[in-house]
Amino acid sequence: MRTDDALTAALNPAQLEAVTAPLGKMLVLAGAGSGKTRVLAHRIAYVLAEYQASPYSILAVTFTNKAAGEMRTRIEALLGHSIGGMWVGTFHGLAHRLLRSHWREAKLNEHFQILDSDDQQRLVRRLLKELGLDESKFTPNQVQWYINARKDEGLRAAHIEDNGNVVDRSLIKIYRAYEETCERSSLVDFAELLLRSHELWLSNADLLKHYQERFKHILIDEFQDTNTIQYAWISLLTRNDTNLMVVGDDDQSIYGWRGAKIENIHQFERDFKPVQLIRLEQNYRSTNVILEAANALIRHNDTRLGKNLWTEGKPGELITLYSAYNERDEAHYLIECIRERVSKGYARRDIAILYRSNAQSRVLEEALLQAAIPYRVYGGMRFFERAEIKNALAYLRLAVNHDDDPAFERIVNFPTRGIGDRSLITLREVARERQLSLWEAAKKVISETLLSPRACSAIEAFMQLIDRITIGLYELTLAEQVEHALTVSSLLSFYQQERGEEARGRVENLDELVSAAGQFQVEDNPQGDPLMAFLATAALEAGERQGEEGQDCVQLMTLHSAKGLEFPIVFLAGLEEGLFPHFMSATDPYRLEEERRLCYVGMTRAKEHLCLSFAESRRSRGAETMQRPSRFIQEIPSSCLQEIRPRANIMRPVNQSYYKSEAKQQQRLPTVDFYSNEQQDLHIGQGVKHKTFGRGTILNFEGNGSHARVQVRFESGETKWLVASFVELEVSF
DNA sequence: TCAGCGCATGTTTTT
DNA sequence: CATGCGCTGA
Repeated sequence: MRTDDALTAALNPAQLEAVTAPLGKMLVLAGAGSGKTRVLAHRIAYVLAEYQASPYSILAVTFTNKAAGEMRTRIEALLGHSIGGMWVGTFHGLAHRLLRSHWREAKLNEHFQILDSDDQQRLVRRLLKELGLDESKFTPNQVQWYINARKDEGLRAAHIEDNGNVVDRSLIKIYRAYEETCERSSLVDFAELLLRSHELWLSNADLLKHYQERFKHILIDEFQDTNTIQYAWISLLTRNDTNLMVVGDDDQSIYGWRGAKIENIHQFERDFKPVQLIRLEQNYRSTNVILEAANALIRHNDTRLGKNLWTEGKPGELITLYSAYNERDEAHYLIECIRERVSKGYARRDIAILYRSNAQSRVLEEALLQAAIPYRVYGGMRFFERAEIKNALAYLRLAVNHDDDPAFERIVNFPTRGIGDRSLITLREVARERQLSLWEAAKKVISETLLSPRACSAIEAFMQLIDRITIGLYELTLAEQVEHALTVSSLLSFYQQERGEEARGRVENLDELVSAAGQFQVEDNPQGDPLMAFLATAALEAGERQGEEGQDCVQLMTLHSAKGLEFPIVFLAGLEEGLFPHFMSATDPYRLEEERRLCYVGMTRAKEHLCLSFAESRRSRGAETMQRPSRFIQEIPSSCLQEIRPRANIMRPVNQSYYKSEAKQQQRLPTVDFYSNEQQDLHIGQGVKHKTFGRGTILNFEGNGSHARVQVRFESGETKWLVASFVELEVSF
């Protein structure tokens, strides 16, 4: 019991109740910032100490790799040593691990590969063509979505009825063709990992029993985000005597589009009776103002379990709201705020900029780059998703598993080696007719000379090249293997010959791939093949870059990837109708509520200060569009908000470097050039000091050059227009 | 066979 | 705007 004191001392009563609850089924409804990860980690430590549980008997499941890493770190910190035989990971990661261990029982090839979304889409596109289906009726995207949605529901093509519906019949047909190709190529997509491992247990009672007996303690984070197949997976693994703790928050369910079912929370209470219910409603993260605003926002949702977060913390700063002229103005404003915070002593890593969609990061990045502020973008195009990296990996994949059709397609003629479309069409035909992989089809084409001698020899040369990669593989270290593939495939020299900035970046990325391979550590199965593990990690984690913490960086990410994280300062950018809530979700009330929850998640990431911003005009897909402020802004009580720029005064911030094409007009327009004031370090939102009026904040600018006037709100409450060149304003913070 | 060009189009979030 | 597609000429 000695460990208990250290373990439980810092917990509040509700947390303590959850951590020390008797073994059984437990549902913890935990609001944002209520210490849920903490409870999970402590519970694990408690079970280990109190019940002398073996680490081997513990399974902890999270949704993102980031969350899994966080969980591992916390547990290790509590225990003072490594997590040992514990299984801590994402649903997908754990399912993959199962399939690797039991590939035979799962009816897979020993060298099966993971198909990422991009691979999947290419494959679907190819199948659509082969089946001769009208692409205008079925976009690859829709088909991909359809297949994944069915798999998330646990349904195979054979399980689905078309009910006489022509559209469904076609979709099912594509789904079936897709399944067959994956089977033949020994490929497993993300949803398949779960579905396949579920089936593995269903059809292997002994195996299931083994894992049921092993995992006596199961903990699941973000339970509101589980979908049908994940719920079924957990249900199957859980027995009456399993100690199962699930933690969730219905207000933070943001993965409905991926098949997540909030209802699973209710279903859990029904399916696993008796369930002990514990609520964590005290927030330790955010200031009162932030919490009040977030609570007010989420109250606009009708379908909630209902709860109200509270805090004993200080009221804190008001949430600032900046209405920018356009997206560049927004970016510049954020930069000024960041500079100000950094000068006040905040670390850059304490500051996060969150946005709805990845595309928004670009403008922000450009501005940060120009301002020389180090930053890091999470998500978006990740390292292992870059074309040159995928090409390099495709060579390795094909070397390991010759039947990997997507890899074959990707590199058979890249760099070009005289295998053109006509040859490929023949290869695909032969493959389809004889139910072979492309590789096997290629063998037939050569032995039966189904193509011109020149084409045949080109294909043969390609196959020999792949074989040369394969032969060399086994005596080499992982890094050498990667290097070997790069050289033999002549991919590296191909990119080296290319000129231009972009090509240089590609070569650098390939170098980085080699060093990533050098640093790669096989955590879980040291006896397994490192190359296989490396390829799997590339698909599953796509480059989370956990290691390189070196530089102190401002953090940029989507709202989705911010879930589970917290930052002292949070900027929520692009709060505009159509962008957030996204127009794809705006019409359906159910999806609109999900958008609102997403906003709630974003707001509750902030510990000390939250800054919201939107642009009145935004350039998207080439055209300038007028934007309306997001409805979510109206849903926040105005008492929580401080508007930085009164909406009545809308002016054009003009800066030549940003408006090259408008240079001519610019000279005639009575413009405001507030960026030029940077020499004096003056900008909107800037704190200043005046000899007689005291401290204040700059609200606005007007005019230019020596005629420029500055609007300042002083602490006395007065707002004054001052002529900048006449008065002396001191930068005060 | 393949590079280059013009045209059309779609448009979110992640494992 | 960015990507993919089809067409053309070498």
